Amino acid sequence: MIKEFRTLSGKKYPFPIFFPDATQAVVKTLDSIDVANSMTPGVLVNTYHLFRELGQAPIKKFGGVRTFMNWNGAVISDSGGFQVMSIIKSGSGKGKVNDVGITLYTSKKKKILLTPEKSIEFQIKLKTDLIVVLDDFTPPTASFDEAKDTVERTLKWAKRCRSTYDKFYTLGEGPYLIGVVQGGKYQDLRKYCVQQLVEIGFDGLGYGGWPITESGDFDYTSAETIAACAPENYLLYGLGVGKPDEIVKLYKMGFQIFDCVLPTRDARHERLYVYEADNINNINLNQEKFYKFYVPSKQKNYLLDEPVSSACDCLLCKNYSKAYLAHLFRINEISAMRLASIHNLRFYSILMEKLRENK
RNA sequence: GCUGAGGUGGCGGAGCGGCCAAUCGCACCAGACUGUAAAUCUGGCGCCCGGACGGGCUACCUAGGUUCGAAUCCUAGCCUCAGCA
Repeated sequence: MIKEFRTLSGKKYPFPIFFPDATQAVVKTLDSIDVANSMTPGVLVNTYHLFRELGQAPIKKFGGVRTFMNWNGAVISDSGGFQVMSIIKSGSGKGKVNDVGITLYTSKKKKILLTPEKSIEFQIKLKTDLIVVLDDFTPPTASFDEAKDTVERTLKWAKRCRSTYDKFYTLGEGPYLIGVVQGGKYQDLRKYCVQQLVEIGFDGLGYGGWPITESGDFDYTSAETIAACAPENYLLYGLGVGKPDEIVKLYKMGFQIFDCVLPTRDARHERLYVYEADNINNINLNQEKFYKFYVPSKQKNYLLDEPVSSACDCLLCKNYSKAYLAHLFRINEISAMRLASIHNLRFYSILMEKLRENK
């Protein structure tokens, strides 16, 4: 059983660990110092976005994304596999997927081809502490046969990813290499995918695909299948997971690594997370509902001279009133989103602390 | 005082005889957001019939009038703004 996350430079962070998404090497509205001050141990960057917007030259010049963004904590990278869904399969953008890789058209004349090999090579150049194989996303509406196709392609690509990784590192000595489990709601496919990935060999497995069922509930069944089938010494990573209560449940199943856009996106959209407790010590994750949402710019908050949460020690809660934050949001001031993002990140870092205390 | 422009729902601002309870924006209310093409998106927003549908009522400065029918046309009044005295 692995107890902590280690970085390439040898730093260690206890599990569970949550990585907010700094997709383009920045957590939106924050800088690296802000993120560090929210007690966030690491961030996630995205291969596709950096490949497209930044390119290789700055990464080479700075010797990796960490030094580029002056971040001292952990960094993990995603492969670009999720963009298969968010851009291509959702129908909102143009691109295609075939055995070669993923092609995304960024304009009428420009396109990007992301292959398993390219994805791994680029992630290795980013010098991130954990890298993820390129995978073929199983759409939530996929039939069994369609889901099986995505699993087979994911496995083929996983094999190529592993081969590419082996050119640079020996497994277990370099950055963590994570295989992604696809298969949608079909548990036999999930199980098969896990077994085949383990056959290839990885440091851990990611819970891939869209984890929300058609009725809007979190798909815990697939998470359980993955956790049950994975070897003891494997890391388990909930890709894009999730809401605080979902993380709590997956952690109990054995998942240790999480990343999600929710805390930062919600902050920008005026949804702040608040523990149902009067101070940090009294936070109880075993409560039925251990947190609630706070929407700052409601008219009823305009005059409130109190912190957003008394169970928080973030920059916002220690220094500013609800009334002031409401004002900042109302005038659409960037500081509002910054303070809210810092607050939500601190909520998540407290969540990790409490989970560690719980076990 | 004269001349010109204008008075529309919380605000700004369309409409200029029926399809108008009235486009749109802001504000307000509610909801969504899960490996970030997301500081975004969706719905509501005169009152009442519990909600939708449907219906009723009161409304476009005030008072009259024309008309089958008026926020829209006419008359008078009140008020605002601009220019000139």
